[in-house]
Amino acid sequence: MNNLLKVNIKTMTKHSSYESTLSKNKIVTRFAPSPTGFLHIGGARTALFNWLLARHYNGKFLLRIEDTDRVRSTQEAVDAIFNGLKWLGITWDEEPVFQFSRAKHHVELAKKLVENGKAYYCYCTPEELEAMREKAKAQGISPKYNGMWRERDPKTAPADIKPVIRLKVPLDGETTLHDIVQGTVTVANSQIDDMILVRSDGTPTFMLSVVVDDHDMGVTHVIRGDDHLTNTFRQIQIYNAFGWEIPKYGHIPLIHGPDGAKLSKRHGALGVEAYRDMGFLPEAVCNCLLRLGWSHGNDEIISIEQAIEWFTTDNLGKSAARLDFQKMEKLNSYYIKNAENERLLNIIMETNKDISEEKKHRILLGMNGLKQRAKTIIELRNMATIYTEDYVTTKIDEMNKEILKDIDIALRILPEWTEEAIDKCLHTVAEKKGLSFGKIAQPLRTVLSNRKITPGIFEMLFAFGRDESLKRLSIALNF
RNA sequence: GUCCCCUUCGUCUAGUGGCCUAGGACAUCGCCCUCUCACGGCGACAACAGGGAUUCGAAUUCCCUAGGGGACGCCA
Repeated sequence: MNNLLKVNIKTMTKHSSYESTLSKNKIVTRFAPSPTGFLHIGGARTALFNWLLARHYNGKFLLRIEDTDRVRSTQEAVDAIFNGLKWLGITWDEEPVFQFSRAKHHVELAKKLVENGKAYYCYCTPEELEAMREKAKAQGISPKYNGMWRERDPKTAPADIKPVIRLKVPLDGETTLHDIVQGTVTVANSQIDDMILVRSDGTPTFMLSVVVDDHDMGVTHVIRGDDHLTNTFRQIQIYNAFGWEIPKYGHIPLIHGPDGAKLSKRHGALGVEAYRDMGFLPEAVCNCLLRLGWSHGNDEIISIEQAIEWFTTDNLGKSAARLDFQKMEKLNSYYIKNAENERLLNIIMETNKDISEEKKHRILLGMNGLKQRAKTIIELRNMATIYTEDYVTTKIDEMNKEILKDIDIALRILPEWTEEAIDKCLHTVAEKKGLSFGKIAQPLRTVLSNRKITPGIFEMLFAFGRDESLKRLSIALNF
């Protein structure tokens, strides 16, 4: 399959060698969302795959906003898409194309098709079409437009009805798609109806606009969801009508929810910003998405750099996958563990802007211990409150007080305040008292943090610093 | 209803006719490490949807069945 791809690139180069050097040798992919909602996880994966393919082959990754549905398209959604992609680290080349701005051009081309006899005006009303579909279903045949205006003289058209433009799809024969992912798929042309290219209000349909834009943008490879597979057969008819070269298609399976059904809002069809808010790092989301339907042997942890190096369409899977939050959390905890402390601090601070510099510093000093224990940024943030919350002490019994007194003395005269030194010091205290380390660690933990579960006590003492640590000890001893 | 696609441990997957008594990861369970909680280490459990065919040999090729999914808009 990889070879196939390479051969095709060569072929394309041969054909387009007279064209600008820009497009020479280059794969051009695109991501073309409609701005009617957030960038959901499935779309993000589609974007990721197209982006990876372009970056792997040193090609171009373009962004096109399919905003031809004027009612449902919103600026908020456009922003959500841009921001979501940016957050994931998916960068696009060239200015994004807004499809609606090209509508006039799309319609002009459709009219040319009518002139060439490749398309025609249809005067059916939506009601008539509905009746047609009902009838077809009742007869057990494919519910499609019956082509009644295909050869009919437009002069017989009702004057009060504004027509649509429909494509004249071949009535017999078949259309074969050599899909990068699905392999060879063949559909009888009789299954494909004369789709509408231009609506009665004079606006182009998705089907037309996609084809024209992909062609004009020089798109060579389209990776998209499985749900577009049947659309592809229709779009191929449009390419053929124009006489244009058809791009390579790869239809990746859809992502399903934990129950195996279509992904819904309830279980994960959220915007990528929702994953950010749930405390996921973008590289963890990317890694998880990447492994959903793509693999590289037994590799699980794959950096973006490795992904770019390894990504080809060879290893794309054909079956639908479910989103596994636990696996995503595991991946996330890995990336948190390996993230820079300063970066983690900055992420935590995004929602805690009023924290003092001193406390921030404490968090930073304690970050190594904190990040070891967090599966999400939210957990990390919660754990970090150990270093920011106001100190509260509780009563301790006399036996533990004795232990803490010795600790206090030992720490007070400790020459250097490092985790190693503290470690040694506390172990010495335990030895002298003939106690297991746990016996001294637990009361100390309580006194320092008033919690049962914390990072290691050396880390905590180090992060709090000598002054604060001793202060807490003395408060507890005098309580 | 019509057309199309998919089917390996609970989940994500490796596997392209012999290397498979099917490998890895997450989850689960056990042990080790250990100052709590985690991390980490070691181990266990666990799958080729079913049936035919081709072949010396099939998870891998072909056919059928079953199950799942998708598409059938003047939405994208």
